[in-house]
Amino acid sequence: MIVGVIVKTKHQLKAEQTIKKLKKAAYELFIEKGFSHTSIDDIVKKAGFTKGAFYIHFKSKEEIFTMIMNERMLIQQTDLRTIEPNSIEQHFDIRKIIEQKVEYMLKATESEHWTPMFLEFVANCHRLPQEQNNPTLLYEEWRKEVEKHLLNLKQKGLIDPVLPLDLLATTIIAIFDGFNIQSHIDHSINPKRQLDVILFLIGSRTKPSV
Amino acid sequence: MIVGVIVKTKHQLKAEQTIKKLKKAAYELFIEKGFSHTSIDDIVKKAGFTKGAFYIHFKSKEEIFTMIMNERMLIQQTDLRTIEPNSIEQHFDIRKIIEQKVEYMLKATESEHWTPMFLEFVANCHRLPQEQNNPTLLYEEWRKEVEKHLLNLKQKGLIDPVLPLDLLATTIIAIFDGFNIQSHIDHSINPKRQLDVILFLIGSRTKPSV
Amino acid sequence: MIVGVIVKTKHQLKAEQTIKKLKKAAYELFIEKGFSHTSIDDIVKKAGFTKGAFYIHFKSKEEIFTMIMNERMLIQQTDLRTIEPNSIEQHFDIRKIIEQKVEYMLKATESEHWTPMFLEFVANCHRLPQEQNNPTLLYEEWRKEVEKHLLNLKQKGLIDPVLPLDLLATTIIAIFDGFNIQSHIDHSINPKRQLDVILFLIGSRTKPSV
Amino acid sequence: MIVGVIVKTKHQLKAEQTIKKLKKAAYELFIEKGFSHTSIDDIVKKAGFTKGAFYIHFKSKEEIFTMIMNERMLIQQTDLRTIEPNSIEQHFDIRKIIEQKVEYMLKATESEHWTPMFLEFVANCHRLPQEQNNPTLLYEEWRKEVEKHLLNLKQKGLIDPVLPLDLLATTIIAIFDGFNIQSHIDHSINPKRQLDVILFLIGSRTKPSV
DNA sequence: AATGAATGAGCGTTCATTCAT
DNA sequence: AATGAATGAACGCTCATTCAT
Repeated sequence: MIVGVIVKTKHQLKAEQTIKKLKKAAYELFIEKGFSHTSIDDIVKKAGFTKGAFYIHFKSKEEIFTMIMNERMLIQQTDLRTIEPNSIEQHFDIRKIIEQKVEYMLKATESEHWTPMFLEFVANCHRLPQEQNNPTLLYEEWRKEVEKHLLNLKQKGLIDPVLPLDLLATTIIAIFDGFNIQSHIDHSINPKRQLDVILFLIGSRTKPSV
Repeated sequence: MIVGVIVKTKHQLKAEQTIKKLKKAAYELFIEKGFSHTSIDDIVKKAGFTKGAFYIHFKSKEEIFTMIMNERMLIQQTDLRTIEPNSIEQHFDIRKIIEQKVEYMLKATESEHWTPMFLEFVANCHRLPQEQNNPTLLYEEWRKEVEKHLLNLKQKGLIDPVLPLDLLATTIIAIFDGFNIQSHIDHSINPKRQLDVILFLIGSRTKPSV
Repeated sequence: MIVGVIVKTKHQLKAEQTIKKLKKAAYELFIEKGFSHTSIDDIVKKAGFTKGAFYIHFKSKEEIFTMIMNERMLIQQTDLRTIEPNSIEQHFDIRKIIEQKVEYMLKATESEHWTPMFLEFVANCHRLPQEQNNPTLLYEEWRKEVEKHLLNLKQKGLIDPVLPLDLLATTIIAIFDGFNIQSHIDHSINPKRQLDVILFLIGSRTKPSV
Repeated sequence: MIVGVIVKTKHQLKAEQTIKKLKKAAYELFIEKGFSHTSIDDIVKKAGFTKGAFYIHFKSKEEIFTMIMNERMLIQQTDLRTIEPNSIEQHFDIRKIIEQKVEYMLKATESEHWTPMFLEFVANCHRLPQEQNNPTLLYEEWRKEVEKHLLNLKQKGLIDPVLPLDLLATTIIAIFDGFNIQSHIDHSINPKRQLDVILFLIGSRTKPSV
């Protein structure tokens, strides 16, 4: 029955809309007040629903947190992948492409005050429900992605790293997270400077800018 | 008047003992369950007191958290400073001294499951009371200390860094924090490998071990 | 949609029932133990609910106190207004109608041990939340009501007051409150005697009864 | 032994000083925050002592409240008694002397924000410890005093009251308390207008001022 | 006489979660 | 799918009072 299907789809669409709105509200509140200082009431009020609606779509406050974080991290990874040299000129400027990627990540992090929420997530992730797509897997994928990328650049002769590529991948991500922590605590720290470190580590022969 | 002094001291001693016990209990619980999942009741029960006693010595849960974290971080900094070459042989083995320092930090971090508590602290530090000795100052001091140390080694001709020393100091700390995050999320990550990265960055000519 | 309306109404009815029960319990406890000696726990236990239910319907203990007091005072004012001469005989017996009004108020005050709660309310009213219908307005209305009533009686030639009517209204209410205080402190004081004072003040020529 | 006596007296003097300071601090805080919102800690901190000192001199918070209130009310009564015609001119101006007495009371009441504390006292007095000098006796004495005074004036032919003197005394005090309540709630009420009412009640032939 | 650490019961309030509607 | 009243356990914190010093 087509009518039935349409009705069902309408319901589904409505549900998806609700889920989306709840996630948006939760994300903004977690950013603003932190996860543990945000209540379900805060979330549903901001999203324009009531508590019951929340529990239809999510098992717990922890679940929506995990979902939001995994999705965001996935988006970041995907976005990062799309930053590719798309013209002949860029092909040979390894510096520029690394810079673009780092700057994308910094923008995503800074502009949304992502750091405290991310740290709260990492601090609690061993207590959070993680049926799938858990942070362990996400980080592993991330590292593999970076490593693959480095291998690609190395094979093209664009970089000449001294350290093993897997260690390099881990280190690059560590530097990124570590600079985030420091610039979150001390606003005088300029996270853009990590670019020079990374370029040095991968053996790009471009001169440091500062 | 001796009598007066003794009375005062006895009260003080008792108070100090209580504060110490409360801090110890709080520290262990923050490690075990995290700050936000630990209640004052948990703390005082573990320490063998009642709630009232807690509020004689601390203004709030946040205050004891800040105090504990600042003290621990200060201790770590002090301990780190004491790891010095104490024989002629070590004098020339820069690798060994860096290794000792990194390993001390790793031990302090791992053996006590420090990372989640530390991340929760950083995630919330902008909402925490920090009259003095706040994390901004602690991190700044830490960076200056590392930078001073690097300068010392450089002047002795033991290291030959390419990057500016202040950036190097920031980076070394970032790598440490970043490896902590990763090995906290993914236990297959071996944080000792950061040693090779650091040695490479500072321009020690010793070969990487792995 | 009838179904929607019914659902909404059922929820509303339940809520109204709960609010009513909570207010009743609170009122009785404030009478019995005083406002500051009554806890939310006392109230909800007496009403047969849990604390959470209380905070769904009231913002704070102060709010329910303010609401209860304002409602009661409003009821008293309304009741008082309904005491009117309803037969030809009463029309000319000004004494009787004043007596009825005073006695209604005395009964409302005495039989419910209203005085201590009322005094606690007045003592704290400058610290209480009073978005609307606050005691200032209630007293003002009350005075105006009494004044209007006196004017009516004067125009009918039933009373012949020497003092200005606004001062008289204020004074009558003051006497009522003042006698309440005294008879609350000293049970040998008979508040009914205020009737003679009032009759004298308004210039009714009936002889005092005592 | 004279020395012993001196030592004892010194202790006593010190104790009296402490009691005085504690009462002063308590009085000011009860005025400022109300009795139930003032803690022993507040009192001893303001007086410059510690909790222990409080419990040496007072049994409970209620006790110091009762003591303070009884003392104040006694002082007011005594002060009131001292306002007497002291020259021939005043002897015949009954209006002036009543005015002085009422104004003294109004000043004592208004200038110290006495009303809320007084009402809180009356509201709770049946729950307060009142070994002696309790408010019942104080009010009774007060009424007798006023009555005696009225009798004196009447015998001198200065006043010509219609109502019985005991009722008049009760009424005058009731008017005073009642005006206090009203002007506490509604600052637009001018308590000085009670003077005209009292003068009218006692049968002074001076014209009302307003 | 005074200190001040400690008690312990209690308080107002919050909140994740449930469920009848 | 969504409502929202209700639960019930906790929570951070206060405070009158006690007592060893």
